[in-house]
Amino acid sequence: MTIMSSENIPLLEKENLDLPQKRGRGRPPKDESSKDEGNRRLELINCAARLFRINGFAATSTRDIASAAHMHSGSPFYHFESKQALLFEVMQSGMHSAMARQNQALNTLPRHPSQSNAKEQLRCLIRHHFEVLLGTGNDFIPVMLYEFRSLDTHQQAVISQLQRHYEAPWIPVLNELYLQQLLSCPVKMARLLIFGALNWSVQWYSAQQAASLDELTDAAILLFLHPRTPSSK
Amino acid sequence: MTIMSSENIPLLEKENLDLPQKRGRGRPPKDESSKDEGNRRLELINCAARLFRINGFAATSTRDIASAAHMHSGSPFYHFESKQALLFEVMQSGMHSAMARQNQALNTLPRHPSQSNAKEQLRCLIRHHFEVLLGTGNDFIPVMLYEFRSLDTHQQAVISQLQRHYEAPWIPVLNELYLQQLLSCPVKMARLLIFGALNWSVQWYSAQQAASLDELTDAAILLFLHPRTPSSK
DNA sequence: TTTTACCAAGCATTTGCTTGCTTAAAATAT
DNA sequence: ATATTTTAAGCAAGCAAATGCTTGGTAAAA
Repeated sequence: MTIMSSENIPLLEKENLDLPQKRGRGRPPKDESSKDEGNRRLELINCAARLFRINGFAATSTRDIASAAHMHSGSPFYHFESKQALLFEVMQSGMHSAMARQNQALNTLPRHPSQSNAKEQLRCLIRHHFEVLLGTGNDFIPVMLYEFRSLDTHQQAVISQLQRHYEAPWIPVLNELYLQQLLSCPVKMARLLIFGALNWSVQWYSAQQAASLDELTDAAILLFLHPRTPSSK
Repeated sequence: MTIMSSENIPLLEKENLDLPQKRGRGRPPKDESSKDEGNRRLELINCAARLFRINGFAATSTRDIASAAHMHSGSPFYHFESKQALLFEVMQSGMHSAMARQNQALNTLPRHPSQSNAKEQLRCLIRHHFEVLLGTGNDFIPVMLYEFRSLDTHQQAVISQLQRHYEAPWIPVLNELYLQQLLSCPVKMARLLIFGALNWSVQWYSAQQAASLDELTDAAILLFLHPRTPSSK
Protein backbone atom coordinates (compact mmCIF):
# COMPACT_ATOMS: atom_id res chain seq x y z
CA MET A 1 0.00 0.00 0.00
CA THR A 2 2.97 2.30 0.33
CA ILE A 3 5.73 1.01 -1.89
CA MET A 4 4.85 1.67 -5.49
CA SER A 5 6.04 4.79 -7.22
CA SER A 6 3.66 7.59 -8.01
CA GLU A 7 1.01 7.60 -10.72
CA ASN A 8 1.16 3.96 -11.72
CA ILE A 9 -2.18 3.81 -13.49
CA PRO A 10 -1.14 4.32 -17.16
CA LEU A 11 -1.56 0.62 -17.95
CA LEU A 12 -4.36 1.60 -20.31
CA GLU A 13 -3.28 4.86 -21.89
CA LYS A 14 -3.95 4.71 -25.59
CA GLU A 15 -5.42 1.22 -26.07
CA ASN A 16 -8.90 -0.07 -25.27
CA LEU A 17 -10.69 3.24 -25.27
CA ASP A 18 -14.25 2.08 -24.72
CA LEU A 19 -14.03 -0.21 -21.73
CA PRO A 20 -17.25 -0.23 -19.76
CA GLN A 21 -15.42 1.76 -17.09
CA LYS A 22 -13.47 4.12 -19.29
CA ARG A 23 -14.66 7.59 -18.56
CA GLY A 24 -12.40 9.94 -20.44
CA ARG A 25 -11.96 13.21 -18.74
CA GLY A 26 -14.71 15.41 -20.04
CA ARG A 27 -18.16 16.04 -18.72
CA PRO A 28 -19.99 12.75 -18.26
CA PRO A 29 -23.02 11.89 -20.46
CA LYS A 30 -26.35 12.81 -18.94
CA ASP A 31 -28.32 9.80 -20.19
CA GLU A 32 -28.63 6.35 -18.62
CA SER A 33 -31.16 6.48 -15.81
CA SER A 34 -31.85 10.17 -15.49
CA LYS A 35 -30.31 11.44 -12.29
CA ASP A 36 -26.63 10.52 -12.45
CA GLU A 37 -25.75 12.89 -9.65
CA GLY A 38 -22.15 12.40 -8.61
CA ASN A 39 -21.42 8.98 -10.02
CA ARG A 40 -17.65 9.10 -9.65
CA ARG A 41 -18.05 10.84 -6.36
CA LEU A 42 -20.04 7.89 -5.12
CA GLU A 43 -17.37 5.52 -6.34
CA LEU A 44 -14.80 7.48 -4.36
CA ILE A 45 -16.91 7.12 -1.24
CA ASN A 46 -17.25 3.39 -1.77
CA CYS A 47 -13.55 2.86 -2.35
CA ALA A 48 -12.66 5.00 0.62
CA ALA A 49 -15.05 3.08 2.84
CA ARG A 50 -13.53 -0.23 1.82
CA LEU A 51 -9.95 0.94 2.36
CA PHE A 52 -10.72 2.73 5.61
CA ARG A 53 -12.30 -0.44 6.91
CA ILE A 54 -9.45 -2.68 5.89
CA ASN A 55 -6.49 -0.48 6.80
CA GLY A 56 -7.90 2.27 8.97
CA PHE A 57 -8.20 5.96 8.21
CA ALA A 58 -4.70 7.12 9.08
CA ALA A 59 -3.05 4.19 7.33
CA THR A 60 -4.92 4.82 4.08
CA SER A 61 -3.44 7.48 1.84
CA THR A 62 -5.45 9.60 -0.53
CA ARG A 63 -3.32 8.09 -3.27
CA ASP A 64 -4.55 4.64 -2.33
CA ILE A 65 -8.13 5.87 -2.61
CA ALA A 66 -7.56 7.61 -5.92
CA SER A 67 -5.86 4.54 -7.31
CA ALA A 68 -8.71 2.28 -6.22
CA ALA A 69 -11.14 4.57 -8.04
CA HIS A 70 -8.89 4.60 -11.13
CA MET A 71 -8.00 8.24 -10.71
CA HIS A 72 -4.80 10.16 -10.37
CA SER A 73 -3.57 11.28 -7.02
CA GLY A 74 -4.95 14.80 -6.97
CA SER A 75 -8.37 14.12 -8.45
CA PRO A 76 -10.26 13.19 -5.28
CA PHE A 77 -9.77 16.75 -4.11
CA TYR A 78 -12.03 17.94 -6.87
CA HIS A 79 -14.87 16.09 -5.13
CA PHE A 80 -13.88 16.48 -1.48
CA GLU A 81 -12.14 19.32 0.18
CA SER A 82 -10.04 17.09 2.43
CA LYS A 83 -9.38 13.50 3.37
CA GLN A 84 -11.21 14.08 6.62
CA ALA A 85 -14.25 15.43 4.77
CA LEU A 86 -14.28 12.23 2.75
CA LEU A 87 -14.27 10.18 5.94
CA PHE A 88 -17.12 12.28 7.25
CA GLU A 89 -19.13 11.66 4.11
CA VAL A 90 -18.53 7.93 4.36
CA MET A 91 -19.90 7.91 7.88
CA GLN A 92 -22.83 10.17 7.15
CA SER A 93 -24.03 8.32 4.10
CA GLY A 94 -23.56 5.03 5.93
CA MET A 95 -25.70 6.20 8.81
CA HIS A 96 -28.45 7.56 6.60
CA SER A 97 -28.61 4.35 4.66
CA ALA A 98 -28.62 2.26 7.83
CA MET A 99 -31.39 4.31 9.40
CA ALA A 100 -33.55 4.13 6.30
CA ARG A 101 -33.16 0.38 6.11
CA GLN A 102 -33.83 -0.06 9.82
CA ASN A 103 -37.12 1.81 9.58
CA GLN A 104 -38.00 -0.24 6.53
CA ALA A 105 -37.25 -3.47 8.40
CA LEU A 106 -39.39 -2.39 11.34
CA ASN A 107 -42.28 -1.58 9.01
CA THR A 108 -42.46 -5.19 7.84
CA LEU A 109 -43.50 -6.21 11.36
CA PRO A 110 -47.18 -6.26 12.34
CA ARG A 111 -48.09 -2.86 13.68
CA HIS A 112 -48.34 -2.69 17.48
CA PRO A 113 -50.56 -5.65 18.41
CA SER A 114 -50.77 -4.01 21.81
CA GLN A 115 -47.34 -4.74 23.28
CA SER A 116 -46.67 -8.42 23.15
CA ASN A 117 -44.39 -8.51 20.13
CA ALA A 118 -41.53 -6.64 21.77
CA LYS A 119 -39.41 -9.76 21.50
CA GLU A 120 -39.99 -10.01 17.77
CA GLN A 121 -39.18 -6.34 17.41
CA LEU A 122 -35.88 -6.83 19.18
CA ARG A 123 -35.12 -9.81 17.00
CA CYS A 124 -35.81 -7.68 13.96
CA LEU A 125 -33.59 -4.86 15.19
CA ILE A 126 -30.72 -7.21 16.02
CA ARG A 127 -31.01 -9.10 12.76
CA HIS A 128 -30.93 -5.86 10.81
CA HIS A 129 -28.02 -4.52 12.82
CA PHE A 130 -25.99 -7.63 12.01
CA GLU A 131 -26.82 -7.03 8.36
CA VAL A 132 -25.57 -3.47 8.63
CA LEU A 133 -22.37 -4.59 10.32
CA LEU A 134 -21.54 -7.75 8.41
CA GLY A 135 -23.44 -7.68 5.13
CA THR A 136 -21.34 -7.81 1.98
CA GLY A 137 -20.27 -4.37 0.87
CA ASN A 138 -21.36 -2.73 4.10
CA ASP A 139 -18.12 -1.06 5.06
CA PHE A 140 -19.61 2.24 6.14
CA ILE A 141 -20.82 1.48 9.63
CA PRO A 142 -17.67 -0.39 10.72
CA VAL A 143 -15.69 2.62 9.59
CA MET A 144 -17.95 4.86 11.62
CA LEU A 145 -17.56 2.67 14.68
CA TYR A 146 -13.80 2.42 14.55
CA GLU A 147 -12.67 5.77 13.17
CA PHE A 148 -14.83 8.11 15.19
CA ARG A 149 -11.84 9.76 16.83
CA SER A 150 -10.43 10.82 13.46
CA LEU A 151 -13.24 13.35 13.10
CA ASP A 152 -13.06 16.86 14.46
CA THR A 153 -15.35 17.95 17.28
CA HIS A 154 -18.13 19.31 15.11
CA GLN A 155 -18.22 16.26 12.88
CA GLN A 156 -18.29 14.03 15.94
CA ALA A 157 -21.32 15.89 17.23
CA VAL A 158 -23.17 15.37 13.95
CA ILE A 159 -22.41 11.67 13.86
CA SER A 160 -23.36 11.25 17.51
CA GLN A 161 -26.71 12.79 16.72
CA LEU A 162 -27.27 10.31 13.91
CA GLN A 163 -26.30 7.46 16.20
CA ARG A 164 -28.88 8.61 18.72
CA HIS A 165 -31.50 8.58 16.01
CA TYR A 166 -30.47 5.11 14.96
CA GLU A 167 -30.71 3.79 18.49
CA ALA A 168 -33.97 5.56 19.30
CA PRO A 169 -36.29 2.74 18.17
CA TRP A 170 -34.45 0.31 20.43
CA ILE A 171 -35.32 2.10 23.64
CA PRO A 172 -39.10 1.54 23.84
CA VAL A 173 -38.56 -2.07 22.84
CA LEU A 174 -36.04 -2.63 25.62
CA ASN A 175 -38.27 -0.81 28.09
CA GLU A 176 -41.15 -3.08 27.23
CA LEU A 177 -38.99 -6.20 27.56
CA TYR A 178 -37.83 -4.99 30.96
CA LEU A 179 -41.43 -4.56 32.07
CA GLN A 180 -42.21 -8.07 30.83
CA GLN A 181 -39.19 -9.28 32.85
CA LEU A 182 -37.69 -10.84 29.75
CA LEU A 183 -34.77 -8.51 30.33
CA SER A 184 -33.30 -8.36 33.84
CA CYS A 185 -30.68 -5.69 33.31
CA PRO A 186 -31.61 -2.00 33.58
CA VAL A 187 -32.34 -0.65 30.13
CA LYS A 188 -29.60 1.94 29.92
CA MET A 189 -26.87 -0.55 30.70
CA ALA A 190 -28.51 -3.24 28.62
CA ARG A 191 -28.43 -1.01 25.57
CA LEU A 192 -24.72 -0.27 25.94
CA LEU A 193 -23.77 -3.88 26.55
CA ILE A 194 -25.96 -5.25 23.78
CA PHE A 195 -24.62 -2.84 21.20
CA GLY A 196 -21.14 -3.78 22.31
CA ALA A 197 -21.81 -7.46 21.82
CA LEU A 198 -23.20 -6.83 18.35
CA ASN A 199 -20.68 -4.23 17.21
CA TRP A 200 -17.75 -6.36 18.27
CA SER A 201 -18.79 -9.03 15.78
CA VAL A 202 -16.99 -7.16 13.02
CA GLN A 203 -13.80 -8.22 14.79
CA TRP A 204 -14.38 -11.97 14.57
CA TYR A 205 -17.08 -12.66 12.01
CA SER A 206 -16.08 -14.10 8.67
CA ALA A 207 -18.77 -14.88 6.16
CA GLN A 208 -17.48 -18.32 5.24
CA GLN A 209 -16.81 -20.85 7.97
CA ALA A 210 -19.04 -19.17 10.55
CA ALA A 211 -22.69 -19.03 11.42
CA SER A 212 -25.30 -17.26 9.35
CA LEU A 213 -26.65 -13.91 10.42
CA ASP A 214 -29.90 -15.61 11.43
CA GLU A 215 -28.04 -18.00 13.70
CA LEU A 216 -26.12 -15.09 15.17
CA THR A 217 -29.39 -13.35 15.89
CA ASP A 218 -30.84 -16.40 17.60
CA ALA A 219 -27.76 -16.71 19.78
CA ALA A 220 -27.94 -13.07 20.80
CA ILE A 221 -31.61 -13.34 21.72
CA LEU A 222 -30.87 -16.43 23.80
CA LEU A 223 -28.08 -14.61 25.60
CA PHE A 224 -29.95 -11.42 26.39
CA LEU A 225 -33.59 -12.44 26.95
CA HIS A 226 -34.71 -14.63 29.82
CA PRO A 227 -37.81 -16.70 29.14
CA ARG A 228 -39.93 -16.74 32.28
CA THR A 229 -41.47 -20.13 31.65
CA PRO A 230 -38.94 -22.95 31.06
CA SER A 231 -41.16 -24.35 28.27
CA SER A 232 -40.96 -21.43 25.87
CA LYS A 233 -41.47 -21.47 22.13
CA MET B 1 0.07 16.26 17.23
CA THR B 2 1.39 17.15 13.83
CA ILE B 3 1.95 20.86 13.73
CA MET B 4 4.88 21.75 15.91
CA SER B 5 8.32 22.04 14.46
CA SER B 6 10.95 19.44 15.16
CA GLU B 7 12.77 18.93 18.44
CA ASN B 8 10.67 21.19 20.58
CA ILE B 9 11.78 19.79 23.90
CA PRO B 10 14.42 22.36 24.94
CA LEU B 11 12.07 24.00 27.43
CA LEU B 12 14.40 22.71 30.12
CA GLU B 13 17.82 22.79 28.55
CA LYS B 14 20.14 24.49 30.96
CA GLU B 15 17.86 25.21 33.92
CA ASN B 16 16.62 22.84 36.62
CA LEU B 17 19.17 20.12 36.15
CA ASP B 18 18.19 17.79 38.95
CA LEU B 19 14.51 17.32 38.45
CA PRO B 20 13.37 13.94 39.68
CA GLN B 21 13.10 12.91 36.03
CA LYS B 22 16.30 14.47 34.66
CA ARG B 23 18.49 11.68 33.44
CA GLY B 24 21.43 13.19 31.62
CA ARG B 25 22.67 11.13 28.75
CA GLY B 26 25.20 8.74 30.19
CA ARG B 27 24.75 5.31 31.61
CA PRO B 28 22.12 5.41 34.36
CA PRO B 29 23.09 4.82 38.01
CA LYS B 30 22.64 1.24 39.13
CA ASP B 31 21.37 2.00 42.63
CA GLU B 32 17.80 2.59 43.75
CA SER B 33 15.98 -0.72 44.02
CA SER B 34 18.44 -3.19 42.54
CA LYS B 35 17.16 -4.41 39.21
CA ASP B 36 16.58 -1.30 37.13
CA GLU B 37 16.40 -3.27 33.92
CA GLY B 38 15.29 -1.03 31.10
CA ASN B 39 13.82 1.85 33.06
CA ARG B 40 13.64 4.31 30.18
CA ARG B 41 12.62 1.52 27.89
CA LEU B 42 9.64 0.89 30.14
CA GLU B 43 8.79 4.56 30.08
CA LEU B 44 8.80 4.47 26.31
CA ILE B 45 6.39 1.55 26.37
CA ASN B 46 4.09 3.36 28.75
CA CYS B 47 4.09 6.57 26.75
CA ALA B 48 3.57 4.71 23.52
CA ALA B 49 0.65 2.78 25.02
CA ARG B 50 -1.01 5.98 26.15
CA LEU B 51 -0.58 7.73 22.81
CA PHE B 52 -1.55 4.69 20.78
CA ARG B 53 -4.72 4.42 22.81
CA ILE B 54 -5.65 8.06 22.48
CA ASN B 55 -4.72 8.68 18.85
CA GLY B 56 -4.26 5.27 17.31
CA PHE B 57 -1.08 3.65 16.06
CA ALA B 58 -0.85 5.17 12.60
CA ALA B 59 -1.77 8.64 13.83
CA THR B 60 0.97 8.62 16.46
CA SER B 61 4.43 9.54 15.24
CA THR B 62 7.61 8.25 16.78
CA ARG B 63 8.42 11.89 17.48
CA ASP B 64 5.29 12.17 19.60
CA ILE B 65 6.39 9.15 21.60
CA ALA B 66 9.94 10.39 22.03
CA SER B 67 8.69 13.78 23.11
CA ALA B 68 6.32 12.27 25.67
CA ALA B 69 9.25 10.34 27.13
CA HIS B 70 11.40 13.49 27.13
CA MET B 71 13.74 12.18 24.48
CA HIS B 72 14.83 13.39 21.10
CA SER B 73 13.30 12.07 17.96
CA GLY B 74 15.78 9.35 17.11
CA SER B 75 16.35 7.95 20.57
CA PRO B 76 13.49 5.45 20.73
CA PHE B 77 15.22 3.50 17.99
CA TYR B 78 18.01 2.67 20.36
CA HIS B 79 15.51 0.66 22.41
CA PHE B 80 13.24 -0.64 19.65
CA GLU B 81 14.11 -1.59 16.15
CA SER B 82 10.95 -0.13 14.67
CA LYS B 83 7.72 1.60 15.55
CA GLN B 84 5.88 -1.63 14.87
CA ALA B 85 8.15 -3.54 17.24
CA LEU B 86 7.27 -1.02 19.92
CA LEU B 87 3.58 -1.61 19.32
CA PHE B 88 4.18 -5.33 19.56
CA GLU B 89 5.93 -4.90 22.90
CA VAL B 90 3.08 -2.80 24.22
CA MET B 91 0.61 -5.54 23.37
CA GLN B 92 2.77 -8.38 24.64
CA SER B 93 3.56 -6.82 27.99
CA GLY B 94 -0.07 -5.80 28.37
CA MET B 95 -1.23 -9.35 27.79
CA HIS B 96 1.31 -10.88 30.16
CA SER B 97 0.35 -8.46 32.89
CA ALA B 98 -3.36 -9.05 32.32
CA MET B 99 -2.97 -12.82 32.41
CA ALA B 100 -0.94 -12.72 35.60
CA ARG B 101 -3.50 -10.53 37.30
CA GLN B 102 -6.39 -12.65 36.08
CA ASN B 103 -4.88 -15.80 37.57
CA GLN B 104 -4.21 -13.93 40.77
CA ALA B 105 -7.84 -12.75 40.92
CA LEU B 106 -9.11 -16.28 40.35
CA ASN B 107 -6.91 -17.58 43.15
CA THR B 108 -8.65 -15.39 45.70
CA LEU B 109 -11.85 -17.38 45.13
CA PRO B 110 -12.57 -20.49 47.23
CA ARG B 111 -11.08 -23.47 45.50
CA HIS B 112 -13.60 -25.64 43.61
CA PRO B 113 -16.35 -26.30 46.16
CA SER B 114 -17.50 -28.93 43.75
CA GLN B 115 -19.04 -26.88 40.94
CA SER B 116 -21.61 -24.55 42.34
CA ASN B 117 -19.58 -21.34 42.39
CA ALA B 118 -19.40 -20.97 38.63
CA LYS B 119 -21.47 -17.82 38.85
CA GLU B 120 -19.04 -16.25 41.30
CA GLN B 121 -16.15 -17.25 39.07
CA LEU B 122 -17.77 -15.54 36.11
CA ARG B 123 -18.39 -12.45 38.18
CA CYS B 124 -14.74 -12.45 39.17
CA LEU B 125 -13.58 -12.83 35.56
CA ILE B 126 -15.86 -10.08 34.32
CA ARG B 127 -14.93 -7.74 37.13
CA HIS B 128 -11.26 -8.27 36.46
CA HIS B 129 -11.70 -7.82 32.73
CA PHE B 130 -13.37 -4.46 33.30
CA GLU B 131 -10.41 -3.52 35.43
CA VAL B 132 -8.03 -4.48 32.66
CA LEU B 133 -10.04 -2.49 30.12
CA LEU B 134 -10.97 0.59 32.11
CA GLY B 135 -8.64 0.84 35.10
CA THR B 136 -6.54 3.97 35.30
CA GLY B 137 -3.29 3.63 33.41
CA ASN B 138 -4.36 0.43 31.70
CA ASP B 139 -3.85 1.47 28.11
CA PHE B 140 -2.23 -1.72 26.93
CA ILE B 141 -5.21 -3.97 26.36
CA PRO B 142 -7.33 -1.37 24.56
CA VAL B 143 -4.38 -0.83 22.24
CA MET B 144 -4.18 -4.54 21.64
CA LEU B 145 -7.89 -4.74 20.90
CA TYR B 146 -8.01 -1.84 18.49
CA GLU B 147 -4.64 -1.96 16.72
CA PHE B 148 -4.36 -5.65 16.00
CA ARG B 149 -4.33 -5.10 12.25
CA SER B 150 -1.23 -2.94 12.47
CA LEU B 151 0.86 -5.99 13.34
CA ASP B 152 2.42 -8.24 10.75
CA THR B 153 1.26 -11.81 10.34
CA HIS B 154 3.74 -13.38 12.69
CA GLN B 155 3.12 -10.86 15.44
CA GLN B 156 -0.62 -11.37 15.04
CA ALA B 157 -0.16 -15.09 15.55
CA VAL B 158 1.76 -14.52 18.78
CA ILE B 159 -0.85 -12.15 20.16
CA SER B 160 -3.69 -14.46 19.16
CA GLN B 161 -2.02 -17.21 21.12
CA LEU B 162 -1.83 -15.00 24.19
CA GLN B 163 -5.48 -14.08 23.78
CA ARG B 164 -6.40 -17.74 23.70
CA HIS B 165 -4.52 -18.26 26.95
CA TYR B 166 -6.27 -15.32 28.50
CA GLU B 167 -9.68 -16.62 27.53
CA ALA B 168 -8.97 -20.22 28.50
CA PRO B 169 -10.20 -19.96 32.11
CA TRP B 170 -13.52 -18.60 30.88
CA ILE B 171 -14.46 -21.69 28.95
CA PRO B 172 -14.98 -24.24 31.75
CA VAL B 173 -16.88 -21.60 33.71
CA LEU B 174 -19.23 -20.92 30.82
CA ASN B 175 -19.64 -24.64 30.19
CA GLU B 176 -20.65 -25.17 33.79
CA LEU B 177 -23.13 -22.29 33.64
CA TYR B 178 -24.62 -23.74 30.50
CA LEU B 179 -25.08 -27.10 32.23
CA GLN B 180 -26.72 -25.33 35.15
CA GLN B 181 -29.02 -23.59 32.63
CA LEU B 182 -27.98 -20.21 33.96
CA LEU B 183 -26.73 -19.53 30.46
CA SER B 184 -29.09 -20.29 27.57
CA CYS B 185 -26.81 -19.44 24.67
CA PRO B 186 -24.34 -22.04 23.33
CA VAL B 187 -20.97 -21.48 24.93
CA LYS B 188 -18.98 -20.66 21.82
CA MET B 189 -21.31 -17.89 20.78
CA ALA B 190 -21.79 -16.71 24.34
CA ARG B 191 -18.08 -16.20 24.72
CA LEU B 192 -17.81 -14.10 21.58
CA LEU B 193 -20.83 -11.97 22.42
CA ILE B 194 -19.87 -11.49 26.06
CA PHE B 195 -16.34 -10.41 25.22
CA GLY B 196 -17.81 -8.01 22.71
CA ALA B 197 -20.11 -6.46 25.28
CA LEU B 198 -17.23 -6.02 27.70
CA ASN B 199 -14.58 -4.90 25.23
CA TRP B 200 -16.85 -2.32 23.72
CA SER B 201 -17.03 -0.52 27.05
CA VAL B 202 -13.78 1.26 26.28
CA GLN B 203 -15.78 3.17 23.68
CA TRP B 204 -18.30 4.67 26.07
CA TYR B 205 -17.01 4.35 29.62
CA SER B 206 -15.73 7.45 31.35
CA ALA B 207 -14.55 7.17 34.92
CA GLN B 208 -16.38 10.23 36.18
CA GLN B 209 -20.11 10.54 35.56
CA ALA B 210 -20.68 6.84 34.97
CA ALA B 211 -21.16 3.71 37.00
CA SER B 212 -18.44 2.03 39.00
CA LEU B 213 -16.78 -1.09 37.70
CA ASP B 214 -18.67 -3.11 40.31
CA GLU B 215 -21.98 -1.77 39.05
CA LEU B 216 -20.92 -2.54 35.51
CA THR B 217 -20.16 -6.09 36.55
CA ASP B 218 -23.54 -6.50 38.21
CA ALA B 219 -25.30 -5.24 35.11
CA ALA B 220 -23.40 -7.64 32.87
CA ILE B 221 -24.23 -10.60 35.10
CA LEU B 222 -27.89 -9.63 35.07
CA LEU B 223 -27.85 -9.41 31.30
CA PHE B 224 -26.11 -12.70 30.58
CA LEU B 225 -27.20 -15.08 33.35
CA HIS B 226 -30.77 -16.28 33.75
CA PRO B 227 -31.75 -17.21 37.28
CA ARG B 228 -33.98 -20.29 37.12
CA THR B 229 -35.97 -19.50 40.23
CA PRO B 230 -37.50 -16.00 40.34
CA SER B 231 -36.48 -15.72 44.00
CA SER B 232 -32.75 -15.85 43.58
CA LYS B 233 -30.10 -14.48 45.91
C1' DT C 1 38.33 1.12 28.61
C1' DT C 2 34.23 -0.72 27.55
C1' DT C 3 29.30 -0.35 27.58
C1' DT C 4 24.91 2.01 28.11
C1' DA C 5 21.99 5.46 26.83
C1' DC C 6 21.23 9.13 24.51
C1' DC C 7 21.78 13.58 21.39
C1' DA C 8 22.31 16.16 16.92
C1' DA C 9 21.64 16.19 12.43
C1' DG C 10 19.82 14.65 8.53
C1' DC C 11 18.29 11.44 4.56
C1' DA C 12 14.80 9.31 1.78
C1' DT C 13 10.23 8.62 1.31
C1' DT C 14 5.41 9.43 1.99
C1' DT C 15 1.64 12.36 2.56
C1' DG C 16 -2.09 15.82 2.10
C1' DC C 17 -3.08 19.08 -0.91
C1' DT C 18 -2.57 22.92 -4.72
C1' DT C 19 -2.17 24.95 -9.24
C1' DG C 20 -2.74 25.24 -14.04
C1' DC C 21 -4.26 22.98 -17.88
C1' DT C 22 -7.12 19.76 -20.95
C1' DT C 23 -11.04 17.33 -22.68
C1' DA C 24 -15.64 16.54 -23.86
C1' DA C 25 -20.44 16.90 -22.93
C1' DA C 26 -24.20 20.25 -22.03
C1' DA C 27 -26.25 24.67 -22.38
C1' DT C 28 -26.98 28.54 -25.00
C1' DA C 29 -26.86 31.66 -28.84
C1' DT C 30 -27.17 32.22 -33.74
C1' DA D 1 -29.26 23.02 -37.40
C1' DT D 2 -24.96 24.96 -36.45
C1' DA D 3 -21.62 27.49 -33.77
C1' DT D 4 -20.08 29.17 -29.45
C1' DT D 5 -19.66 29.25 -24.58
C1' DT D 6 -19.82 27.13 -20.21
C1' DT D 7 -18.98 23.67 -17.02
C1' DA D 8 -18.07 19.07 -14.94
C1' DA D 9 -14.42 16.05 -14.38
C1' DG D 10 -10.12 14.92 -14.22
C1' DC D 11 -4.87 14.89 -15.48
C1' DA D 12 0.14 16.28 -14.76
C1' DA D 13 3.30 18.01 -11.95
C1' DG D 14 4.91 19.35 -7.91
C1' DC D 15 5.42 21.72 -3.15
C1' DA D 16 5.91 21.87 1.79
C1' DA D 17 5.51 19.35 5.67
C1' DA D 18 5.67 15.14 8.22
C1' DT D 19 7.45 10.62 9.04
C1' DG D 20 10.30 6.38 9.93
C1' DC D 21 14.68 5.56 10.57
C1' DT D 22 20.07 6.02 10.26
C1' DT D 23 24.60 7.59 11.31
C1' DG D 24 28.23 9.43 14.00
C1' DG D 25 29.36 11.26 18.06
C1' DT D 26 29.47 11.87 23.35
C1' DA D 27 28.97 11.85 28.40
C1' DA D 28 28.85 9.11 32.31
C1' DA D 29 28.67 4.91 34.90
C1' DA D 30 30.80 0.25 35.39
